[in-house]
Amino acid sequence: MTETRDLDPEEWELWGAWTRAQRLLAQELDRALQREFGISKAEFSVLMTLWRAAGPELRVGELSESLGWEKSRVSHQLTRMEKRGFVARTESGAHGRRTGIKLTAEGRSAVQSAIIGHAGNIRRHFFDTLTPRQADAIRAWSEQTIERIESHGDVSA
Amino acid sequence: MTETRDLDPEEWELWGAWTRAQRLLAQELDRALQREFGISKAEFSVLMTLWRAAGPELRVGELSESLGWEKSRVSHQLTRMEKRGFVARTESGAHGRRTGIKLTAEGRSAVQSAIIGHAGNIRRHFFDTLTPRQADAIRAWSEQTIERIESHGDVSA
DNA sequence: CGCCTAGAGTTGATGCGTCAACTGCGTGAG
DNA sequence: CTCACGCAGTTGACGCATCAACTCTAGGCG
Repeated sequence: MTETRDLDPEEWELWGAWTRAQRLLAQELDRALQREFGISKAEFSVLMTLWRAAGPELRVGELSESLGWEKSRVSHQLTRMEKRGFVARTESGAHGRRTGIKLTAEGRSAVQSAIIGHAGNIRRHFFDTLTPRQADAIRAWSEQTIERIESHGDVSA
Repeated sequence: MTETRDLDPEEWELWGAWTRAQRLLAQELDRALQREFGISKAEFSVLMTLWRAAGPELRVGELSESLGWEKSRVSHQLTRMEKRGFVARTESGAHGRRTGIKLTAEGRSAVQSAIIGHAGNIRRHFFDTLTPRQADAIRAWSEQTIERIESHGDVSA
């Protein structure tokens, strides 16, 4: 059902460089976020999503959908963030079911201070280093890849 | 010391698509490796490095260097893999100091069976989806990025 | 010799991420 | 009504990844 030969050394090298570059960049951004604002990338993503959301609160499923994360990952993340005081699970279900997720004041202030700084880091480490052609290639590749994997079998969302 | 404005929505979108695509691809490959050969990407990397290495065994520092991983990460990974029987820490130091890392027979057979399959997955999910221009752009970007981050302050290796 | 320091490697704590198993509510078939 | 099933969310176990603190050995120097 698939190619049965090894990659060329040149291909392994490109593959290695690509994955290494990604990892270095992600690491760099994550460390900067941690150092400058005391939050992790995962926390930032959640805060940002709640911040940008239309309504005052979201359900786990909506967060999961919009982040593209598995529900269980979201749930674990929320548990950690609830402990840190960034979000609250609110009672919005029929009985005492805690199904709504809201930013706390602390959460709001954390995103607000982090967002500009983080955007700047992304700009410096990513956008500023890209030629327009590279940007186009990356955009095209990303879209292809998302399309190909997401709409093809296991959705995981 | 940095830009002080937010990213454009369009930029956030590209950033989001790119990180999502990376994650989906990595996840897909990792799952395939797990499903088809019962090993993780991290295990594969270590096995592969030992397999391709010149000598019969490596030191932790050499593994760390060649994988681009922190020593402590390598050490933890080796502990898990030793438990699984893929590698052995051998006595090569002065006294009974266990400083050499070797593949076991089981480790060798695991890489051998995984390597072709994994290469095929990478081909199908990555190389086959790339136009030559995209491949060039990705190569260039990866090299720039590695160069820029690695030789600029914190080496982390 | 006895101590000090530097480097290699390990360990523990903790956060991230996935999988599988579970809970609990709602709904439709009988 | 009640049972079965499904869907939303949670939990526990475990592997991956990083940081800080530790151990051990070797080598230098009084």
